[in-house]
Amino acid sequence: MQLFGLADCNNFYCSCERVFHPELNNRPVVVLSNNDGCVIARSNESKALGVKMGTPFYQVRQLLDDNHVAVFSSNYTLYGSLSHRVMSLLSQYTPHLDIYSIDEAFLDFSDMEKGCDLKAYGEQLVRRVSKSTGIPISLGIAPTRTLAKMASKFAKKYKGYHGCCLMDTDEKRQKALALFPIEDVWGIGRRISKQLEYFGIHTAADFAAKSERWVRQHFNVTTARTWEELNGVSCISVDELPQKQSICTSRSFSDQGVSDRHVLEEAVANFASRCAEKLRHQGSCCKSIMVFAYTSRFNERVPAHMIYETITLSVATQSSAEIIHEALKVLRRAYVPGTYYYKKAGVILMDIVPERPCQQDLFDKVDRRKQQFLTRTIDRINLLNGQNKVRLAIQGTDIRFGLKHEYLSHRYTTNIQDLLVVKV
DNA sequence: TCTGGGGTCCTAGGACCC
DNA sequence: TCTGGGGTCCTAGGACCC
Repeated sequence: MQLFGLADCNNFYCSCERVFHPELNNRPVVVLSNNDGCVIARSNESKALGVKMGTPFYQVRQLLDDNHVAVFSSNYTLYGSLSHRVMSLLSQYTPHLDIYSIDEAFLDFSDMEKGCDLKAYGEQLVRRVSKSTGIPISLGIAPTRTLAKMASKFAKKYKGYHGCCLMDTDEKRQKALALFPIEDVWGIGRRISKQLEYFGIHTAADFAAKSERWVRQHFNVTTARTWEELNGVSCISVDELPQKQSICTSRSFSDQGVSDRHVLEEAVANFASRCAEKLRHQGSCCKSIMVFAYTSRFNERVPAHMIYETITLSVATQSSAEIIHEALKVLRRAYVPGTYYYKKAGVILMDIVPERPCQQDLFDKVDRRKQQFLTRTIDRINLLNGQNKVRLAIQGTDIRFGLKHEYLSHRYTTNIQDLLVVKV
């Protein structure tokens, strides 16, 4: 029988912060997005206070203060490192682990030996991860990925499951579907759940009971697949996409934004550089580079402007210098003189192809071997001495478009200076 | 005053081909 | 007056996910 497990870290970013601040257990915690803009993670206590996901920080600041909520800026270095620990533990429990996001992974339990007590096995896994990493997780096990996601939410919600909910019979499935709101189903977002509500569908069971014809008539294939999955037919695969099809690096600028052309160029150079690193990390080259920048969507009092410009190269590249150079060319081409306060900018690499084989251009003027040698050498130096130690001059000596991180915790697991001191 | 970042997939419509 | 049929490819926009 086909069975999937979904392991989900509970309130992941908050839990990461708690690992090194045990005094925060049972106290409300929130983690903010880049620039300390929005609330992007909440502990259960913060959820109980009514703090909503994605709320702008300034709108809840008073509420958080009044309730002595611990506030953190996002510390992705720390979260990435703890995620890696969790994932490597999970991989010991399954022949095949699909990492779905920083805090979630699917486990393949299909060929577990007959007679194996999967519920006990799952509970043991949950205990082990929690004990070894300090991160609490919930595990759902079911015949399809969509149902496994659902089961994991039950595991999270009800203490009686001891962190693991096994949904392996039709009877259990029917019961769960009837209790599960349609808008919480994986793959059903705000828009579609609203349409479903209009048809009188409020729970996953209501939806699953509709005919396939009806679903196909009113919605697209993606929604039809979700319907099948709820009915126990596995048809959504989490493609192992080691090769991303687009790579994006973007940031919002703090305060009123960036209007100085040189600062914008410096920012774009750094985004392009980071994109190129990600590109090489997955062993790819890209043929198209898009640069974008836009003024605030919210502030109607300042003039609005948007830059969206793409360039296509004749030969795919992975060289930082070339990608930065082209990105700046694109930016300069699209730049409009005038005082615009850009609130956000970014670089997107597209048309991504494997680094080998690489289609050459008969009239190519670049010495590709030399370029590759230079790139590799710089990568090696930076690997040993720290990110961006060697970089292009245009990237600047300090990051002038500075991001706000007022409540940043230490990099306890990745920086020797930040190691926790334990008193004796 | 202050509003995140990084992805994927599907579909409709237009351009173009013979 | 009257204007076919069958295809592919690309793009923008919308929906979804964490």
